Amino acid sequence: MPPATDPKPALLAALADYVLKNGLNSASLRPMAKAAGTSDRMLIYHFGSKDELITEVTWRLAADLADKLDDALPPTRAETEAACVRDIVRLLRTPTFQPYMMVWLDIVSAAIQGNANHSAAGAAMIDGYLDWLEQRLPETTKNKPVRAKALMTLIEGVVVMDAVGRSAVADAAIDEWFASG
Amino acid sequence: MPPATDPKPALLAALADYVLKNGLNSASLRPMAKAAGTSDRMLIYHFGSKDELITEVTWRLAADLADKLDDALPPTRAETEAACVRDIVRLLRTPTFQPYMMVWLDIVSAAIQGNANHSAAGAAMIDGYLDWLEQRLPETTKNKPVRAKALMTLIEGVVVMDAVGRSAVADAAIDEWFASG
DNA sequence: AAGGAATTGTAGCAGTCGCTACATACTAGT
DNA sequence: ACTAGTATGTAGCGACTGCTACAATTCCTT
Repeated sequence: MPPATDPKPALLAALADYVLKNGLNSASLRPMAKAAGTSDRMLIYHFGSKDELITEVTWRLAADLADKLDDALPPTRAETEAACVRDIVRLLRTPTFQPYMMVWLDIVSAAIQGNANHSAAGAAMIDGYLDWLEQRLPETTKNKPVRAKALMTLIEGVVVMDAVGRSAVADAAIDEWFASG
Repeated sequence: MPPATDPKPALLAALADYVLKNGLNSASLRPMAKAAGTSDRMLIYHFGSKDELITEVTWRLAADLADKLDDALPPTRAETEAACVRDIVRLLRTPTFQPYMMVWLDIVSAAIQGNANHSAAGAAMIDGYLDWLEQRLPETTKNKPVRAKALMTLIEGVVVMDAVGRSAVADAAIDEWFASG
């Protein structure tokens, strides 16, 4: 057989879907293969190794998340920074984005354990979100790059609080940071 | 044999040490047993199941971290909130505390995946750190409980940024949040 | 000394892991 | 028709997983 139409895009879509539902770190070849309608044998054949597969899925999910964020929050500038952050946090708590947050924390956790692939992906994702956020800051915001870093770091803290069931702490934090002035 | 002196404390110490070095989610019985100078057989015997063992180790590590934080930053009030946060962040980046941050992110990651034990532990740890932080806020800080939540959420964001190698973003965020007024 | 409970080693089970050897297709180019 | 290269199923390897059955050892109590 000559190279048929590359089956990897379809596989990646199914694999990404599986990872979104089941997490990244605990994903293993046979269940993934089943979910993608193929065999572990073929996954290794197409991706070379589980490591490369996971790396590709990770980047694919990062791209998907970026797309979904763009769709949900088009690049129009918010009225205030508080509204901007609150909109984003509300979005991230949505059933659509919650799985991505799960995978995101998988990546963060793997990164701090020294996984180079996940560390690189995590850093790239942060860089991307910083740009993304910058474009949505209010017109009036001065020094947007720095403000984006400040707000993004706060939002990451909110994600952690949400993860351990302390959304109330996160909400209080947001209220407090945007109180008075 | 009648009940000898309870061997669990010594075991827990060795197990906690192992987890600090190797992470929580990837810990398995046989390597742990070897590190503790015993067998997987005995670990199950003493702890009932791996799940209960991991739960005990988690709480033990949480207590250890609390102790170490107390030692490193005695309950004296800081001059300013900025100094307080900066001291804490500097501390958490220390080789002493980095392993605890690794385990912490393991817990957060497991919590968002629905692990009830880790979710409970994570929530309890947050509650504990909030009290701890509150006692270290400057005398002049009004509404300390709310300020503690605001600062703690920011610090958690810093931990995430550090994990993926974006400490620079975290530093810029801290500078920005404590700039001007 | 005998009995009973606590403790521990040995060995193994049934399952999963990533990955691979082997054989078999299948199809396009010659 | 033949060949070369691509694609795929079957079966299994060796390592690891949490856990357990069984038997032995140890020590206190009676």
